[in-house]
Amino acid sequence: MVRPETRQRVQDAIDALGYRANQAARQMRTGRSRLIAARIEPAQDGINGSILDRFLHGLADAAAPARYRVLLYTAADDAAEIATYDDMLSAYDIDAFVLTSTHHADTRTSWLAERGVPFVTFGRPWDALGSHPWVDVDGAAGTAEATRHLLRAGHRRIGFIGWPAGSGVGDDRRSGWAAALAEAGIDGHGLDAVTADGVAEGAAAARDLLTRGEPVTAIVCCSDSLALGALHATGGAEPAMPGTPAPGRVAVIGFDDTPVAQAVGLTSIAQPLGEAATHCLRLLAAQLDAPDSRPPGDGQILLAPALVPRRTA
Amino acid sequence: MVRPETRQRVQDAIDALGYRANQAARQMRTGRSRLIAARIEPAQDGINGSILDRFLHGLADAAAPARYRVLLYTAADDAAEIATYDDMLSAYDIDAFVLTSTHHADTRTSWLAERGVPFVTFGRPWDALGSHPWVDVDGAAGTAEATRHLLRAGHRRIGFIGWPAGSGVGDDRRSGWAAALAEAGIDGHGLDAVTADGVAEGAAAARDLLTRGEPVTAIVCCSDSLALGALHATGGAEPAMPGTPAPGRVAVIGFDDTPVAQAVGLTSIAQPLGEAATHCLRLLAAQLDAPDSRPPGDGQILLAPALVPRRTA
DNA sequence: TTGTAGGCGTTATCAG
DNA sequence: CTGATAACGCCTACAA
Repeated sequence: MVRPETRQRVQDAIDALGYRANQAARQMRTGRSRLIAARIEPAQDGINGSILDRFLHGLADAAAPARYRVLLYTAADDAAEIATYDDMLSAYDIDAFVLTSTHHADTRTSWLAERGVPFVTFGRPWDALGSHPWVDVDGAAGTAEATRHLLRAGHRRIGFIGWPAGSGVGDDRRSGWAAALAEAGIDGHGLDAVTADGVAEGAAAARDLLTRGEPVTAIVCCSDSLALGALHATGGAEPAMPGTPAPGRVAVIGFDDTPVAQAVGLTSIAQPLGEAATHCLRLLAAQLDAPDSRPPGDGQILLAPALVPRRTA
Repeated sequence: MVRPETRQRVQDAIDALGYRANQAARQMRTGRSRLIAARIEPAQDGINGSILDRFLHGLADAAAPARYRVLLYTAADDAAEIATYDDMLSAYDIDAFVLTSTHHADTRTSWLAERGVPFVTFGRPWDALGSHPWVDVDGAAGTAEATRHLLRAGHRRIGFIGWPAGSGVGDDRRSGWAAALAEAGIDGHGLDAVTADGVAEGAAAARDLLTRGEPVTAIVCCSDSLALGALHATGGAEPAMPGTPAPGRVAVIGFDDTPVAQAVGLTSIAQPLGEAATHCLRLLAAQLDAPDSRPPGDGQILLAPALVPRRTA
């Protein structure tokens, strides 16, 4: 609401002097910091730990053009994380939080919601899907695609190695496998094994699947760790080079498309992590820039993963 | 400088009201933000990309107890990174920067030094070692240890696959191998190959080393990517399981101890990244909390990596 | 030992 | 359309 000429004159002065608005002063006046907080996992469990890192990269990339910045924090458990929210909120006026690794009975979301703090979760709120904006990857679609890929290759007895029931993510991934089998008129009963995550655990579970009455000819796994173990147990493990013919007698598909999968030639399901991060930031920006408007697409975004076929399936 | 009784009364009030000092106001008054900026790499190159992530984890962990927080930024190149410094400095009053991936003719350090901005580098300033506080891992010590490990196992013709000269890190790692060979009275001439980083590149280089007049019986590599390639080229690549006997006819040792090395059973050299991060933060805190004191240990810290023996050597 | 005034750089409000 | 003024919360200095 100012004459264009004046506007230009001011802009020139800004450029000439190299003026930059001071965030601290602005923040004190407006109460907004243009800071978004995200958690970085304390330690790495090697094979699987890198997923959240890649998501974080995406977040930082997406934040920059929107002129937001990402502030890191760590927390050992949900209680500590909530304490950290409290701290960051009162000390830094964090504009919003990005939560990861949602799970059943997640106390973090309700804490934030009660206080009216904007946030998005990367991961569905497994207990109450409509309660807040979230972005997630459709694990069931991924395992279903993997299973159909194996069906097309002629497999009928397709096993599944997953995590104990109740984990949200794990149950979701299992359901895709089960659905694809049902689609093909196959009874999946007795074709699956449950175990904690890990390479050795995957190997043990695979050996179990192979020594049952009718052994499986292919296995879909909940993670690349499990798949790597399965690969070894089925004798299908081998080097890394692209172009090498498929070796194993049992097809194996992992989940997450980690560097290890690439290195070993393991067929795996890749999550669109960068895309997920972009959506998270978009939802947040919508919330922050227009406080009382519905987020676009209702704020619930489910992304499809992609099968990356390699030597093992 | 106040009666203990009064002090207590104030403390009680603080607790009762849940009062927290507002950083924005404090920052405006004092000019310090308790924010430390660190760069997160834009994209991942899979096998090797995770090193800086692990460092970042360490940094976030170390920052928390010192009541600093880590602010992320991304930048495509040095020029963009400097522009980002400028921006963050004037808008957020960043207290200090942690730079990674130092290289020859690094313009970032001089820019910051000229402006009196506190910073540490993770990575030596290859051109002028005494110029500012830094923390680094002694790559030469790592490759020397790896080479000695192979010598002890009876190897004499120990090859090296490294990167083109001029990269600081690469030259350093090569020098350790050369020194260990010289120590044992072996001439390393003709036992090394130079190539860009990558699995395929490593395989090609290894094939080269194996088809020379007197082929090598062991290879030390500049990275796990190269080592993985070498492993395949020498026929030594195989699954992942611990406890499997060593298979290859040529011993191979990688660098960085990435998840891929763990998965494949590749012997590798591990950098103490958490320790490095802790030191970085300590140096920074010393600089920030006592502006004109020499940093402890002169502010130049060289950490020793550790060989992690696995099946391939 | 305790209370009070001023200013850090913005933005919002209100009178010209 | 423009210029002046107050207030955000903290810290420092100075007065009581």
